[in-house]
Amino acid sequence: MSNKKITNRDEDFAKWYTDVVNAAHLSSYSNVKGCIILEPNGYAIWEKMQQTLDKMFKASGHRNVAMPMLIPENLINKEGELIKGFAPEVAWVTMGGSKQLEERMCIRPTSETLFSDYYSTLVKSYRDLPIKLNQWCSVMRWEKETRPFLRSREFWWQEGHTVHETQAEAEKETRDMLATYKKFFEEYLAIPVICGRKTEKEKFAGAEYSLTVEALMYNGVALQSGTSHYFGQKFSKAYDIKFLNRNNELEYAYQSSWGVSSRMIGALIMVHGDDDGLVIPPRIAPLQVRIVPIGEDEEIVKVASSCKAALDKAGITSDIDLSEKSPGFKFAEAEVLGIPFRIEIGKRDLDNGVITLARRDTKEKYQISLKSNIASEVTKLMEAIQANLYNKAKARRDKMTYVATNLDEFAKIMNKTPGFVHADWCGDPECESKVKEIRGTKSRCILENEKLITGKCVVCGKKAKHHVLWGIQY
RNA sequence: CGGGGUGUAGCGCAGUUUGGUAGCGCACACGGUUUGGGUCCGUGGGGCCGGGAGUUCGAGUCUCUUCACCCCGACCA
Repeated sequence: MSNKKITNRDEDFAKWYTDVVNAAHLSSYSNVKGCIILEPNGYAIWEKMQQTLDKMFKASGHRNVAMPMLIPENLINKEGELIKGFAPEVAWVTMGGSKQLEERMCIRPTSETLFSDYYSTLVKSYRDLPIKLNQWCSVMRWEKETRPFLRSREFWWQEGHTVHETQAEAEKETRDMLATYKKFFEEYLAIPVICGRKTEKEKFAGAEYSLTVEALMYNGVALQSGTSHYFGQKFSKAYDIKFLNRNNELEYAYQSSWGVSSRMIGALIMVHGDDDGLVIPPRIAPLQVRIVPIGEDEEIVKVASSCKAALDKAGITSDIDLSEKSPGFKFAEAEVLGIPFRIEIGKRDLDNGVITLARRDTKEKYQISLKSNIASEVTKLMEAIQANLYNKAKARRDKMTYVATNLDEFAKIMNKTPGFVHADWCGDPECESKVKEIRGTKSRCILENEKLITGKCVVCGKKAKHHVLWGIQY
């Protein structure tokens, strides 16, 4: 078809990805180097993600705040490891109007410093704790190579920052929020994830340890999709967050932080999308149903409106495509946009007393009687779509998950069809680097609750400490 | 930051070898036609050929320079 805009997914995955982003109008390149325009279609998905997560955060006692976008240099320098980790990729503001600033300020790459500084003024007693705040904002990291949603200089995210009285409580928060992410990915985005702990090499700069949710994309490349960090007292010591504990002793507080970003949109595309475009799981779709009238008969339009009314009443979001395009064009467009569900209404349907339902994931069409409860039929099918997308993604991930017991095996897997590889590791960063020589494969996470496979490091053969999940990453 | 590539209409491209005043497809506008998988026909609008400097009577085309983007490495979330 001359109109076909999307590259075949199996032919050139990278090109397919950008084709989908463009065809579905999710984002557009801007004239600001490395920064994208999050277009209305992309923003709508982001808003739906925000709304869903925000509800979950609030249900677990978090409140939202807004912090400044600029961080004075001396403030960000207080925690040495953090600034060391981020220094190569921060943007600096040096002028205020036409005047040189006495102290330059960076555009936030993350806000641990601002939160911690704020907390130091807030926390006096154990009675003030815990404090559980979250911020929805954009941050800036001066990336050299950028890709829409996966890596851009400015991106949108949420960052939760909490302060606790005890280590146990802060660690529980770290784990609870990871579990929240897992739930969100699996139940809403229909993306199966694996939870684990980052190695020393891969952890967040400044954290005691970092937990992560890792997803596998269609092409076998892994995507770090969300992280939750335990800080211990690192930041409280750097920023002087002290409180009187229950024994009336001055103690440094315990902290956590956690975040997910607009990168999730990239995951959505690369897990569910197909050769016809985007596929959005119903529970996260800003628009769940598109009604396509075929022809302009008064009767057809009337039935379309009453369908929409029935869906509205059931809380299902829908619209009616009244544009002057041909039906085929409208079908194709609804598919490119990833709308989970389509209702087609034409003369042929009405003559038979039915309407046609078409699902995006399998392309199956169903005819249901005009007299039936349309909203409940649609609901039933949407649940099926949601479940099918998850199951398909999980089956594919499982199929692309391997076990390696030595380096040759490891290389063979990664050079053929990459994916997740389970392999034991001794804990030596040298061995971790050795693995990286295989197509840049990195440790994704340490699987803390998994037994060792062979008990021997996949690289050096010495006694293994950890069962690790490995993969090529975005 | 290293290696390679590409910049021509909103998008995708041809034209560059051999210098002669810019074209195709899609998209867009208008008229008609059509409506169950990207309808068809006609008409039309839109370009300082990425920027700058040079060679030339004349530059999209040649030379120099600069910028941007893409791919592969390196680095990173």
